[in-house]
Amino acid sequence: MSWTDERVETLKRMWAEGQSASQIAKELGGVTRNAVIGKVHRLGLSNRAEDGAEIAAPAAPVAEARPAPQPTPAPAAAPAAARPEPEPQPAPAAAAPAAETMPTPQPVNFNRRPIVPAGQPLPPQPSANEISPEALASVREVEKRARKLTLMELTERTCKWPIGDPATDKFWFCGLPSAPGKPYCEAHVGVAFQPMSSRRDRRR
DNA sequence: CCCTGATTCGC
DNA sequence: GCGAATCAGG
Repeated sequence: MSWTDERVETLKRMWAEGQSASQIAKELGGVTRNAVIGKVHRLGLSNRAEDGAEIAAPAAPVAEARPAPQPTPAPAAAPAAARPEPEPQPAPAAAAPAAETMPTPQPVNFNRRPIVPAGQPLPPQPSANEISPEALASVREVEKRARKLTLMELTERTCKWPIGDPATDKFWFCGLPSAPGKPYCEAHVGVAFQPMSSRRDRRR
């Protein structure tokens, strides 16, 4: 793989957006994060901040569970204006657990009513509660120890199970070590992937 | 251990 | 110019 104009462009864009070298490398493919970092330096754009026009506000990538880069969904009284910004980012809204390609079977969402992620087509719910009480208890237990990661903090090795209500600040991802090759930790894998009929509902 | 970016230096 | 190896750090 070589640094074609196109690839360099992608590199520049992602770097400007605050993406990490490894993320960029993954996106580009065929290069390591070292290669990316090396290129970044050679291009002389290691200083990510600055640059007259900020693009995506990489400012504080982590450390906070702010689920709301909300594009200001039309406030009732106050009309538009005040923000000519083009809003360049598709905004990885916290409501959309789409860190990578993940057909996330939505969690069962015990105590809370409806989870309505901003305009997200909800994947088919795993025909709800056919989950053993033990499993549920286990999950509740685990969720107390959740690392409470933000979307940006998720990696291939962290559990991507969403916890809480995306519409509030009380929302995060489990973040515990995920089962090898799975998107979730052991406990969440247990409730996410149900064997076709896990409940001996002899009633039929 | 997981992850960051920075630097070096043989190719 | 390139990027693996290495370094330094969270």
